[in-house]
Amino acid sequence: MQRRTREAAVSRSISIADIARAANVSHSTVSRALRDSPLISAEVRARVQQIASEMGYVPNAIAQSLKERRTNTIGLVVTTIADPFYADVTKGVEETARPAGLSVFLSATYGDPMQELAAIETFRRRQVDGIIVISSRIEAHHRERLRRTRLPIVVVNSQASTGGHALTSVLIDDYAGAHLAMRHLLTIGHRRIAYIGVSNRPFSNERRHAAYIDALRAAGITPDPALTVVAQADPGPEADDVPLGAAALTRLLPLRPTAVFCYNDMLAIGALQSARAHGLSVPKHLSLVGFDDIATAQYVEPPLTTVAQPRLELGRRAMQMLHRLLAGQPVTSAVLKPDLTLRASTGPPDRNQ
Amino acid sequence: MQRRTREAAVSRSISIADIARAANVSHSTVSRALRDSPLISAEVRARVQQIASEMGYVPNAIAQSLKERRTNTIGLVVTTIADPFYADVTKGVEETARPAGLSVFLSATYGDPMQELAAIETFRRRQVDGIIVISSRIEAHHRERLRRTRLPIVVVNSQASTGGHALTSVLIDDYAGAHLAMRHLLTIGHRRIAYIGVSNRPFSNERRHAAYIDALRAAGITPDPALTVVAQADPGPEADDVPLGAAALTRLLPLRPTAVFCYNDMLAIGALQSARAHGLSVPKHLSLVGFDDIATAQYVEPPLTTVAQPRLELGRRAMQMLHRLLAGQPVTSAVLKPDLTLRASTGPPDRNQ
DNA sequence: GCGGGTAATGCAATCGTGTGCATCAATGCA
DNA sequence: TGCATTGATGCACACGATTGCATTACCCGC
Repeated sequence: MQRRTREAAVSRSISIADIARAANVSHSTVSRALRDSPLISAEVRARVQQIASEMGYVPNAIAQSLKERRTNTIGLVVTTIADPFYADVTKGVEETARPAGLSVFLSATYGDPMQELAAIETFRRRQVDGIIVISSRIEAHHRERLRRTRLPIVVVNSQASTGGHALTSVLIDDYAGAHLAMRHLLTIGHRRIAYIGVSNRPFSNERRHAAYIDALRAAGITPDPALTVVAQADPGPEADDVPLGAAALTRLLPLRPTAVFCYNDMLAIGALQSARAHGLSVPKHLSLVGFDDIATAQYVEPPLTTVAQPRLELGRRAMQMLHRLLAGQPVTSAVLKPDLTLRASTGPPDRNQ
Repeated sequence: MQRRTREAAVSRSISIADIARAANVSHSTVSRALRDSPLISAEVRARVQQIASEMGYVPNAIAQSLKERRTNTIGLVVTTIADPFYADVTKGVEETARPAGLSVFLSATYGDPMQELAAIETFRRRQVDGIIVISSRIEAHHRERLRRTRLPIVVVNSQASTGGHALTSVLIDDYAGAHLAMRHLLTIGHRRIAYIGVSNRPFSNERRHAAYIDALRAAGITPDPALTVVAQADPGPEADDVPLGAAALTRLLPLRPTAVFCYNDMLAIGALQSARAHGLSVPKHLSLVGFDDIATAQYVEPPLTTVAQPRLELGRRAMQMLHRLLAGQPVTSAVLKPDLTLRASTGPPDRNQ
């Protein structure tokens, strides 16, 4: 195949060498001219830039990365992009990365720790400068392996049972958020409050449940273990919490709670459907509080009172922290405070019950 | 700074040269051994692979890409990842790309054609093998520029007023979907049907509206132009169609339609809220049909009858088509058929009206 | 007129892999 | 024993860009 060498391959995109030939200078001069090096005379610089533009030159970021040993690229690992929560965090990451000249690799893992490690391995091969992992399921022993890779990593809302230690992390304050929800329910008069949790996000579930227990105790109420239902979710997709919430509420109804605090909005929406199916009116017969404040929460009937997570902010902060790590600056983990969004799914308990 | 050169820099990750030194062979031998070349003797191959594994070798994909002139990387351009529609298509793309060894760059453009072109330019610099653009806003004259880059591009649901010509595309059949919705409304007895459209997705809006008009005419009904309201949306975010839908319905109510076909579910949800605010019961006083079948559609009250787009399938197909383009195989554009999902927001018109 | 300084450019190495070609040793065959 | 063949390995270049250092030409001052 002599053709390949003679005819400059199949028409590959032009390089500084091509420009150098056209301008009758060395490729070093072209490189310097394009980078506005003061070493190059004004005329030559202008001429080279002119020619480069005419030839439609596009710098090859791969070659630059190889030389600079920096790709200006980060990897983002999410459970699934189809979940609006992760989508919003992803948006926060992406919109912060882009202006900084960083491109984002996206990889989904569907809650499987092995796939998560595989995704990180792929990113490492691709020489990303850093990695952000949302709701990591990687446990402590693998953590150690990660730290040894020396790749800057920021974890968001880690779900490892050990919490976000050892790695830089940005977390939502699950305990404080749950406390807000419970204080609200207690303040408007509820005393028989149930909790619907979920099994496949162990860390934040534990924190929210702990706040639930503590808030009850602080109000002088002895928690009834029967009022806590932790839905057994598949370790995988976590696609649909709604039916889990519906089933959980069905189990709870015979115990006559006047309010339910749900681990998240999807469970709350499921509970809402179940309540309606059982002929109960929300909030008249039953108050419901969710967690996350996903967009759907405001569109269901009645609109959901919920603990709002600053999802975009989680993503932005994670990206900012990673950016500082890349610059070699010191970074401390952050904990963000959630807010309570009051809507129409909560009200005083029914006096006639 | 002699240290840098003497002490092998700051501890950079190990390369085939390091393995070569440890195994007392040349780096070519290492390269061949790791790639299972038949040129290498069995013992040497085993020894090299053993040492590589012990030293924790990770191949440098950047260097490979430079050499192979192929990055096994694609760029995905979306309007905004926070919209569940784009998130689902993205999921389809990602889950199809990963098993094929392709990594996905993600970039959001917020509906700005200039940002879209900038994103594509960045991807070109990064030498992606191909690009998928969802709901492109790039018009014909820029299209031509794109085609000349010779970069394989697949567009999904292009919104250019000229349609998806000239580039490989996968489109939803907007006309057929809208026709399904209209046939349903006409069949159950509606004759005074309104249309709520949107201005910033001109192509699909035009197709859906055309089907609306044609279906009316086919039923012997002369379309009343006053019953068509096209909400003027910002060219930018397209974040919230809900208030647009609410406002549009408020304008339509004095004209007494018995049913409204909405360009998408978000507009329909806004219309639903507005109807409720005006004391109208859905579907008793007003039937509503949306388009997309986003997750929220099934959780509002009443659940929304809507035209379901195969969102994941759109993403998967786009990725499969790009894959074939990369392999140099011939590819023809595809048009996917939507389905009608019947729920509770539609019913026969109110006799007493 | 010559040495020294400065401005502008080219040479060559480098980043980490992949591979055509040359080299070398061992073996087989005459 | 000598030569051809085969198998295994190393050398060197390529991919495209950046950059330290050498080189060249020019100008200035003594």
